[in-house]
Amino acid sequence: MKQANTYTPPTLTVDNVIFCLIDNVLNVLLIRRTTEPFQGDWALPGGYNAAGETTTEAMQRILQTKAGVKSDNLQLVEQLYTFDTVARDPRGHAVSVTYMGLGRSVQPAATRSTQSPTFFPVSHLPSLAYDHADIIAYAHSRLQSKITYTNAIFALLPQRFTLSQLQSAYEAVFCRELDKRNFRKKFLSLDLIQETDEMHREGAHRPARLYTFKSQSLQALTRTFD
Amino acid sequence: MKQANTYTPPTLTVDNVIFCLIDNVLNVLLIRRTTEPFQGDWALPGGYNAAGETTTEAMQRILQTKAGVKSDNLQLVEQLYTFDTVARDPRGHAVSVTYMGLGRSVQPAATRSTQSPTFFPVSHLPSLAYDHADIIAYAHSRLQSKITYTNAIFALLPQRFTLSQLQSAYEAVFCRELDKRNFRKKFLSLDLIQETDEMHREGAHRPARLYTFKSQSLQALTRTFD
DNA sequence: ACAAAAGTGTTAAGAATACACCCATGT
DNA sequence: ACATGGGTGTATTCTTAACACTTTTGT
Repeated sequence: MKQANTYTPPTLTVDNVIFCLIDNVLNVLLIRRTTEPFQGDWALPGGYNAAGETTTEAMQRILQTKAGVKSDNLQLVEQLYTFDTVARDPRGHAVSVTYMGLGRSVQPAATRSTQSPTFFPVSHLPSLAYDHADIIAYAHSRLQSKITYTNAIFALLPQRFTLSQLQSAYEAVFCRELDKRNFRKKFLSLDLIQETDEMHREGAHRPARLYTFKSQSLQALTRTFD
Repeated sequence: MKQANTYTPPTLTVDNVIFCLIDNVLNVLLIRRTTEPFQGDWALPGGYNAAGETTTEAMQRILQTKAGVKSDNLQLVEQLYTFDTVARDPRGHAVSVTYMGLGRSVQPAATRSTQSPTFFPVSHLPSLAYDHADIIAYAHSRLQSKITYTNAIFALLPQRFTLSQLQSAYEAVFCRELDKRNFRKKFLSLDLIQETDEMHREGAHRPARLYTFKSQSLQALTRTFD
């Protein structure tokens, strides 16, 4: 553990993948880079992590500053992976700790420091700076696993939601369709949600029962979903 | 992304959790610290990661230097998690990227630089430096998941093994017993292993058929195990 | 002959899949 | 009355779980 006095650590950065459902489509938050490298390209909201600041603190600060997103708008945050190939930043070796954040209706607020924060459907991303396309792919795949063995989907849904919304959230993340009757039977049997006595009325059709999650904290499922 | 010229990154370290089965017991590799802090305590083999070196390279260098373990003795290596609480190192903020390595029969070779590399049963660990007990607990839990949805167990077993050895490897990682007939039926149905025409003879009892894994690379299972 | 681990099958309960029609509402 | 999404059940197949005895070997 002796540290030569020549020791120089790499730059440490934090990059954030913020997911959110918009019109039943899975979206990810991007900003437009205002400086080189990759000036003008879209990128994940990320930034430097200085000594004395935890990566979680850096994540919150960066989201607020660059995207105008408050971290209490994220229902679930999870560290993903640390990307560290030497060539990923043309300016020099930068190690990036990545986080995934899930929100219901994240409203990026434009401020003086924000950089055009915009949600893009995961299936139609623009070309991205650095290795951010890889990071998003990794996050998406982690999210798919996460909703199969935990109740993580709660973080993408409003407090009260219909079974159709729930199914459609699963379909948006999985990128495939599910059978309505089997979905309902299985999900109800997992004992994660409760009926409310409210109904959702919208459009010229039968109103839908609203449900809530019994717990808004991450819990493992007794059986894996899907 | 403007970087104030006052930017100082935290120290970056890599810590490694090396698992190995010894007499059907899950063991983890520790070294004895020779310097402060935590001098004399047991710790994971870890060390500094300088700019220009990937964390994987740092892992290999550190394992070789501090524990005399060559990385080709590890059948599977996976990044785990990045631990970054400011207080985890009393000398100052150090962010640690952690790796899990699985080996068959890792023989730590003592060299001038090694620090008493020793395997300890996961269920009987000595008191540990830093937050290394947390890191091992995290790694163990990840390993348990990993063997339920992938063929990762291959990395802990010799090339040829008996079904009893295989079952006992699962039991060692899960810390619980499995039913012999159900285990064999299920595992054989996963189509991961092949009979060889060799038998393992040992002791005063019926010889056991030896099997091999069809693939020595990580693969997802069609159904989750257990 | 005995001790020790290897090997083997059946039954019952639970879970997954496939699949089509009626219901309640707004216009 | 019609268009729209909400809501519901059954039969079949597959998977899991519980459970005990015979086989082959070395001493």
